Amino acid sequence: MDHISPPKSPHELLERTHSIAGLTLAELAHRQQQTVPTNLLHAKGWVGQLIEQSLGASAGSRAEPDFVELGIELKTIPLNASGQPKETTYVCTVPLNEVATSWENSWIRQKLNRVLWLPIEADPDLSVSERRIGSAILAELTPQQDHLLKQDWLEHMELITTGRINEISAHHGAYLQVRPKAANNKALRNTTDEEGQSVQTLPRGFYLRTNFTIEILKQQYAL
DNA sequence: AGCTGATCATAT
DNA sequence: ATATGATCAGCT
Repeated sequence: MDHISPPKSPHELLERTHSIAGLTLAELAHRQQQTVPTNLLHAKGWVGQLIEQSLGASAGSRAEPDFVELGIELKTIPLNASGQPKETTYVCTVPLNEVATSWENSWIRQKLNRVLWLPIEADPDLSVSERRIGSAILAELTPQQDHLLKQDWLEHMELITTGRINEISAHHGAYLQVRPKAANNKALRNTTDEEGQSVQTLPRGFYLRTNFTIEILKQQYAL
């Protein structure tokens, strides 16, 4: 894989996004000396990682923003044939064994505060190779978005910190969901139940519903 | 057709 | 082992 130094400023980062906008994944993969998988079944994170490399993201799989020095997180948005988000967006792991923190100090808010969103064609009728990269959107959380996400987060954390995480389903949360995030449903982690006993539960992640990412796209384009 | 629960690969 | 990058695929 090619190593590119991290961008030194948001401006430089945006210039790099301009240089890849409109390329097909095959074209970008060739630049990065990568081979394109025939499908994403066994390469679910391939597109995101290709983009990370191309833009000089440095955090690897560490729990840090992708562009550490700039405090910017990178998220691809897979688009269906209508140009709408096809999937929810994974944000970060749900903390199962941490002392309660505020929304303002939470890891999820730090990540979402400044995000470089990069729409990518993902219509299943297009081969992975021919899918095109869109125009990036560098967005800060608006006060309204911050408030809405905080409400969801508070509801989730109330159940999580009182040992009732198993009562949470993906139906909860208007914009922010809690869903399984694991190798499979046998991969369990320790946590504490309502009576304070140590029990095992499925690891979970925070995900943004598509109704949130639709709004991000609307800020940029008139959908 | 959309959504929820399950799953796959890789880095550290 | 647990974080990251996500999409898959069966159910409603």
